[in-house]
Amino acid sequence: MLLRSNIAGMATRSGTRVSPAAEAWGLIHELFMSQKGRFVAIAQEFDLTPIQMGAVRNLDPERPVPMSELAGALHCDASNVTGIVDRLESRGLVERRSADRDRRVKLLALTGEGASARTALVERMSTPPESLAALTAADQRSLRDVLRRALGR
Amino acid sequence: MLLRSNIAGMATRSGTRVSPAAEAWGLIHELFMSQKGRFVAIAQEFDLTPIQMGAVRNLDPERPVPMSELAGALHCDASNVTGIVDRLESRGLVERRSADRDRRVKLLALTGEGASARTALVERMSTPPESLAALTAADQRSLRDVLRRALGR
DNA sequence: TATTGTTATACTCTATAACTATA
DNA sequence: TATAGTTATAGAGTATAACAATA
Repeated sequence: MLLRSNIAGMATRSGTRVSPAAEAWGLIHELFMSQKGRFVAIAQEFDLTPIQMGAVRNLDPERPVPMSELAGALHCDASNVTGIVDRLESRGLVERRSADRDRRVKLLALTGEGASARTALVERMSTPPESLAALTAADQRSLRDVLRRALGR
Repeated sequence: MLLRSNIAGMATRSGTRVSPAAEAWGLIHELFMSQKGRFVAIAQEFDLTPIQMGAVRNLDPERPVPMSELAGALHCDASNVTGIVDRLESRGLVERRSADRDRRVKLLALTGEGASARTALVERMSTPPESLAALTAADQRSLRDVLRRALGR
């Protein structure tokens, strides 16, 4: 079987059929990876590492979150979250509180400064890549609508 | 201004207009992040770290690639590539060769084993998320076509 | 006994700066 | 002088296992 590969590394079988969903997924992968450098740069603007940026982004400004839940959101072991949160806490972006009903659990809350940083961060990241912004208005709406359906919105 | 945030952390202005491209980008972000755990698991199947998986994926089975080019593809400093390639080379997946015309340059080539691993890896990663696979055939084609246009295919 | 989070350990990734060998 | 890659360094992320406090 002849295999070629595009820059995202997704397989395309020359002369064979690839499901539209698989091809779309490859293109999404490529699009997303093309923005990795931009995300790293945004993290640096806020003096955060990428994983710290992910932590701030995943904390809820209105509802304190258990350490374990953040570990799940970051797809990393709970033991890592201790250190990540230590560094954010020492910078005054996050606070640890003990949960009332189960004192084993520690809840993470954004400080005022942390919440401000999060808002600015989320705003900066929400700018779409040039390749999407350059689509026609009709294509942009079509893309949005299909993705809404995929994600059940 | 009222701000709410979805799980991907993208800003949505309640009662205000968000450009379709920006909303689509937020949904793509969310979709991609939802697959991070799966990608980490695939890397573990191959006994690779995520960055090592990225390196294998980005090496060209047919054309040896300079270290500097891999550094660019991985969005990391050239000094890191030395260690990453060291570990792949010690596992017999990659070979370093000196370039003929400029002996400062080192070219990276996949070994036979490395090329096999890459093929299997790319195949495993190309499976689309369930949320895309569950779309209607028409939606899948529509998504693919818009993304092709975005990326100039 | 089981669970949450921490600590200890070992390894990997990361950027910066200094170094080497080429050019 | 300039460039490609390496090495040295220091810090951060990572998983595993052992541990403390709490349930």
